[in-house]
Amino acid sequence: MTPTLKDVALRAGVSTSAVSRTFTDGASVSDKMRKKVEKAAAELGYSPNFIARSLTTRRTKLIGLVSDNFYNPVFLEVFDRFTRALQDCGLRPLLVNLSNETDPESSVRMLQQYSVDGVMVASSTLPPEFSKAFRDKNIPVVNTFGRHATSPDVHVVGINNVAAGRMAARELISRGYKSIAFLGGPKRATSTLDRLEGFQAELALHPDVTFSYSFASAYSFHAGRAEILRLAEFGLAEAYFGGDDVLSVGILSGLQDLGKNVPNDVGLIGFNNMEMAGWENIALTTIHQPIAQIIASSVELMVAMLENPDRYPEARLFPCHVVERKTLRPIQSR
Amino acid sequence: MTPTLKDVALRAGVSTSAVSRTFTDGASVSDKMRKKVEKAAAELGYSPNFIARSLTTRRTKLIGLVSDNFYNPVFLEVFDRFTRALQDCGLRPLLVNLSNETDPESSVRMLQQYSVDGVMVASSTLPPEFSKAFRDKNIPVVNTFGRHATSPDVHVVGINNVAAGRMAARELISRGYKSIAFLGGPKRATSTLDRLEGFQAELALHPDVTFSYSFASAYSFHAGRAEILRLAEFGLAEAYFGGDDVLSVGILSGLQDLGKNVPNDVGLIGFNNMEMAGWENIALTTIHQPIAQIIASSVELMVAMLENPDRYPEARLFPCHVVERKTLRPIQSR
DNA sequence: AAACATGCTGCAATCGTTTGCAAGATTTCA
DNA sequence: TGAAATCTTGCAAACGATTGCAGCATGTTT
Repeated sequence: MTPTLKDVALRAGVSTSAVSRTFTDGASVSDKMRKKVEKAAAELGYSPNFIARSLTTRRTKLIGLVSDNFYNPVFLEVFDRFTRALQDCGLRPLLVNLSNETDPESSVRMLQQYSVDGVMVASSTLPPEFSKAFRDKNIPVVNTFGRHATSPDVHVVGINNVAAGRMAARELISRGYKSIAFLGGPKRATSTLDRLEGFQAELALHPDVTFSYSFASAYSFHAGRAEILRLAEFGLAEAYFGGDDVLSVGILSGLQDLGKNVPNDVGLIGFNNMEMAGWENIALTTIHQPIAQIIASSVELMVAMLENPDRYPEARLFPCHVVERKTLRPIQSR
Repeated sequence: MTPTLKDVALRAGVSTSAVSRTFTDGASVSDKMRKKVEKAAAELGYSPNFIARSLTTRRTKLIGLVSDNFYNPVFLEVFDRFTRALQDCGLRPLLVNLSNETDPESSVRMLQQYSVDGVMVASSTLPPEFSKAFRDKNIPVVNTFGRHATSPDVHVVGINNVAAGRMAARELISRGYKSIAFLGGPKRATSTLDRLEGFQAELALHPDVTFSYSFASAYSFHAGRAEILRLAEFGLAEAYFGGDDVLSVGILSGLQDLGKNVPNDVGLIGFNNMEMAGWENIALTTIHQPIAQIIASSVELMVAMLENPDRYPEARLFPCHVVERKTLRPIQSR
């Protein structure tokens, strides 16, 4: 059906090697030959079959892109940037949805069966062992949004969640709130735990502020809303650090229904700076996670590893910063 | 590095064919042989290489998933459902981001070079010619969210946008609004044009209501907000049909800033029923597009085509329905 | 003009599988 | 028990490309 190398060779009256060489750059072919082959190829509408080529070159240019988080708005940006960046390097993302029921084990085998050149694990909730499984099979892997501390044998690029937690605490304190709480995502997420650790550590430096914490059942609007409503029955804190932005918008919504004035009765700071946080009718003050840099760096690291698979594992951490909107009262000059 | 068929054959002391056959279902192998091979395979940690296999079977089980819309919240659901559904059929999505600059032409060649078994075009804005390009190369294609009228030679599954427009108009009229406007997405999107057509046609049946329309510069929050603010300088209509939900939330935000009471001063109905429309602090009345069904049907159609590529093209259209929230006043009993 | 380096080209083996064919092994049935 | 039917198995040729090697033209140097 579609023309092959042989067809082109036949029509151009040359060997298949000659055709192959005009389509692989860096190969030595004379101008005359190249012209002849290109003409025949154009007439036939030929272009090389990557799959067949990969058999000998041992490079498919396929990159597994696995994620277990398809419902957080920031992942729109994540997918967009990943696919663009990969495409720009001539790589192609093979998307894997690691939802609840699909077992990780089978994903790594599948990716291996497709001979992917590497895999990007985009998740802050997948355990480090998952990424390691690739490493063990000699497949280059980078864990984007991963936790850096526990997995020294795999590349991770993301943020320092402990530092981010401290940043949130410092921010809340600077606004003069005296009773401060952490309302995190599900307890099993290491990102949540790390942020809590930093948050708590910073707060410990201020004996005059009281601290409490709880966890929502998921990183979702309704989980956040339900949790703040539940908390209200026992009395609210003066300010909250929400586990992420969608959780925080849920908290915000609950607070509004409770008749609270945000930020004067209750302050709120989110995390991620998803697009909707900037919508004027939400206006959530939040901590920005530099997604663009994280992803650019991730694929940069990946291409580096494709050239040198034995690269010593490193952690690339980017600083966050708070973006001020309307859910925190002004800084208090003491 | 990773074991091959030959390694297994050697270790089991049988021919490569035998090994191959125990890994392709429907092939004839004795129990004894199967046992022997499976043992050797397990010891070596062997699993067949899909890429090499595809060379002879002519099936990669790779499906191109191309989209040009990575920033609309409904696409979170779209990607999740597509990847899940494809995975469940043993197919693997090769994601293609057709953003502004990347030219469509090269995408179809690339997908062809990877020998994809089929392509799903998930977009309401890509021109029908794009999908046709695959058809022309004998690659099965289904255009999800496509327009059905103009492309009879390609499978499309989605909704009837003209009917959806009528539905919006009927809804607004039933609430007693007398001055009604359409505030669409960018004019070049056929989905917008179709909805406008239906909307306008239905309104034409009611000479007592006045009609006007305009277009935002994009399907985005800020475009919607900017447009309603601009419109306000000339006087607003009583009710608006927003091009989609994120546009509508922008309109809603603008209306709130203008001091308008929604739904009493101004009514608003959106389109899509994205997740955020249901958030209590937004509560946008909108028209639900049955994404789950559309996608399930799309991949169902795709697998049918993989079995019979000459399937006669069809359009699969699903009905929408309005989901009532808080941006439209109650039905007026006249 | 001889000697040598350099650039192109084709042959044939290879990458990891599948599969048609024929032969050998086993079962079925009378 | 023997012939016919049915299963299994291995051989070898694909699938669509790349690439080391050797040979043949060139071009350069002396």
